[in-house]
Amino acid sequence: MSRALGAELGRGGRLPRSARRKQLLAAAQEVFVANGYHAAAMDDIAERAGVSKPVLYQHFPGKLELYLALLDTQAEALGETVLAALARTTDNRERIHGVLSAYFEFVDRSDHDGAFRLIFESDLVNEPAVRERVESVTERTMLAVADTVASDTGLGTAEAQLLSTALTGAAQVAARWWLASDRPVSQDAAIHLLESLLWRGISNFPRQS
Amino acid sequence: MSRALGAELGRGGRLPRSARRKQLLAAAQEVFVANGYHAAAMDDIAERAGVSKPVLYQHFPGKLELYLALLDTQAEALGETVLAALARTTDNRERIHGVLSAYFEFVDRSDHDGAFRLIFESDLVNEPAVRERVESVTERTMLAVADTVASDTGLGTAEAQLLSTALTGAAQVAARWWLASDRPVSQDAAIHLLESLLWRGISNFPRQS
DNA sequence: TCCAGCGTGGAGGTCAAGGTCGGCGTGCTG
DNA sequence: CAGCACGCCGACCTTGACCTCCACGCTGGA
Repeated sequence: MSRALGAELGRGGRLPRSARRKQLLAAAQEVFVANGYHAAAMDDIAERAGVSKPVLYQHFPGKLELYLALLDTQAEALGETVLAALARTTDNRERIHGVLSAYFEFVDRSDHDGAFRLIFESDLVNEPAVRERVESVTERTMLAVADTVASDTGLGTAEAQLLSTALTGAAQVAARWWLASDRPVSQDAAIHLLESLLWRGISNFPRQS
Repeated sequence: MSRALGAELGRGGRLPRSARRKQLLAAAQEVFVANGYHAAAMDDIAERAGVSKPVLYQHFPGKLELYLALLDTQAEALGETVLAALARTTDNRERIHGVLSAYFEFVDRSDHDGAFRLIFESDLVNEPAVRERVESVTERTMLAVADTVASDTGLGTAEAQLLSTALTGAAQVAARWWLASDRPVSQDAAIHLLESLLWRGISNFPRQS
């Protein structure tokens, strides 16, 4: 059961530094996703990669930095995907569709590597560096959505941000539930349903005084 | 700065067993909320309560059980509040209002004791007992909402559950964001805005084939 | 007033996990 | 063919946090 990634290399396989680093990151992500940060042992990660602990520490100064490297990559990926979906069109219904697709595809892709758990189910939110990363990506996407909401509805900043938080929160929670429930409907159907819900909710939002 | 709760008792204050237990639970909740599970030390909890560690272990067999006792109480409270809001009326818009109020008031009350963090920001989700509690309360509320959604829209079970997850997820995420952002609008205004959003989304949801 | 008993407290054991040091195998050079 | 440098592994050390043992002091009755 051990060293699934390093098996084909044998224990003595010599790798270029960058390739070794990527392999260590992949192994670490598997262990962090499966066990969470605290229950993940550096020994497990090293064994999973088919190397020994000292080499791990030759690539990363510590456990936290290793985790942050993964979190940075994945948060960046999610943020870019959502931002791109918003920028791809000016049709707001299409934007909702795109954002929902972004969340679902990120979560679904993560079914292979579980990346979304690093962001949305991290057990290291007390660490300021981690909290800062997670809040950064959620806030960036929320603000982008809030811009659209504000110009679409004429609501004030705080009101638009509240609704944007609700919209993105709905997408995120629903996508995670959908995956955790073993995709009870197809991804297209799920996105379509949520798109109807959210679009009916936000389009022609009642103007306020 | 220490022993804030036990100060008026002095160090040697003798308490009836049930009162001592309640005091220990309150001290533990403060420490768990402030630091998370892992960073919370039993020494801190004991000191916060103005007692010493052995008495803590005379009331609770271990750190996990102490945490679970708090989590059970708070999850039960949240679940009952939401369920009650659903049962209080048959008007679905009123129901949405009630559920939103339930989340906001739970989170807002939690501003004093931070209980919602135990449920929604726990750093112990890997522990099966904790995960089971958290999923239990979210699923109970989701299923209750899904019943209403299903009978209101005629959607299938999976579809209704997906929408219910989105609705409750929106409420939960929005309420937490509202609190974390220092209540940028009044609670009534926030609830009213979200009520409009969700009600427009779910009412007269397009019937499917 | 004296004594017995029990709850309390400080000091310590244990253990797990993050973070390093002496052998070893490999490939190159004189 | 022999010696040497270099990168990797097994074994260990330390820290920190959960969880208990010996002395003290307060309560309540004769």
